[in-house]
Amino acid sequence: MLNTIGRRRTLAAGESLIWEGEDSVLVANVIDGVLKLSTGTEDGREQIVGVVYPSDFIGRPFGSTSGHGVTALTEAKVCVFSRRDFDAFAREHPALEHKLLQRTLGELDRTRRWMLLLGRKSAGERVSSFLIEMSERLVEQGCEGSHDQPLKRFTLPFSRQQVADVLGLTIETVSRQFTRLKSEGLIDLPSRREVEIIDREGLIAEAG
Amino acid sequence: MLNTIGRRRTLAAGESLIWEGEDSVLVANVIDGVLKLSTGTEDGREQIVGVVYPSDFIGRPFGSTSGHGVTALTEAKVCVFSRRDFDAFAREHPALEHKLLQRTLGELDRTRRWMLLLGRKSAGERVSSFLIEMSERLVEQGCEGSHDQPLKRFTLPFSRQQVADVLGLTIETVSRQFTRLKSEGLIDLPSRREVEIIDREGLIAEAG
DNA sequence: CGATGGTTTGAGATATATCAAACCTCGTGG
DNA sequence: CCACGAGGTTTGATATATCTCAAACCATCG
Repeated sequence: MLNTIGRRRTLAAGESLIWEGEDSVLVANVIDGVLKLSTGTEDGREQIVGVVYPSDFIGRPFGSTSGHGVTALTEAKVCVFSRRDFDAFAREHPALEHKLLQRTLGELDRTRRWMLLLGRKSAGERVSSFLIEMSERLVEQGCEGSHDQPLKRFTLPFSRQQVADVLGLTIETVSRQFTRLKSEGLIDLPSRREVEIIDREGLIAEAG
Repeated sequence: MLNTIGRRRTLAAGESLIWEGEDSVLVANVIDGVLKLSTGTEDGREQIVGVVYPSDFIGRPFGSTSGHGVTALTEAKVCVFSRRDFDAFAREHPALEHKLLQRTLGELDRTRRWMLLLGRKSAGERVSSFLIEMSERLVEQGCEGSHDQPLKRFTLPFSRQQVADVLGLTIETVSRQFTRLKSEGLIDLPSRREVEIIDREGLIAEAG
């Protein structure tokens, strides 16, 4: 079993599992929590290039170095494998590779959709798109009863700065868009990290 | 052999092979030429989300619809497979899936690097990064003699508008950056589509 | 309560977009 | 051979969204 070569590990919020540029020595599966994948320029600008949730795969199997760091946004539990062990195991288990391929293809699709946002959308469209996506991806996988309904209300696993780093904006611009969307009655902000979507249709329209 | 289910096809420059949003009925391998992958918003803004070269894979195997269109930039030759046939074939040939997985992982890495450019880089940095990347990827795969040296001089497979659509800029901004880089002696522009890199070091420095 | 870190708000600067015109390049047909 | 036209490109002037810098604000925790 794959479990025999894996090792569970808990990460505190803010703790990194993999650093940008280091050679890929481990891969992992997310059990619980939310993690970010991020790169940056030499002069300190940062861009979050992906966000992973429970059941998602982390790391770069089959050679090469990791082009982005992986850091926990919330407390997180992961199942870690040495890359060498994992590679060997995967090669002998086509079903695993098939599943990994499917996930990777899906992730590539999602990433490409995000490029449209980064390249062509306005700040208002970006923030609205972001909130819609969050409401869809933060659904608890645990209880199968709630059948993938997007959430009306949720807690962001991001600080404002991190939202800015996802969207390629500054923290001030993000903040202003949040308050604008609130003042226009599309959302409510009960606290810093909580969001309630009041008018989903309207928000989708704003998302462009 | 895979060839028995594939069919060769030639595309004229500008011709599309797959349209955004249609369900994925075919996949293909690029034999020759350069193709773009692109998405757009309803109101006509476009973003090129990927560029593929000979030996690259096109399309979305294993279900789902295609999130982006695929269009030839130059005259192109591809080897097309019906997705159903390909899926079935792939499932029975783990080596093929393994190779496809490797390519997909590589493509995901590249795409994420591009997100940093779209989210955080200035116009000058974007254009410089673009020229460096082009000089590296346009190396002819044919002759193994020229061992992956980046090109000093090459012909862009893009119009200025398409460069803008890759970089998330307007055509005017792209044009101004080209002329600036030329006037600063980093590049030369012998003709509309041709670029010569005069000062590669300097250009890399500009790329951020 | 006062410090601390994150967030919001404000005023102003600036990079890039927008709108518009001039400019090439190249193929066509007189 | 030259005039013409059409597409793409460059250049110019101006507008504007977003960034930058700075201050006020607010929760949280000792």
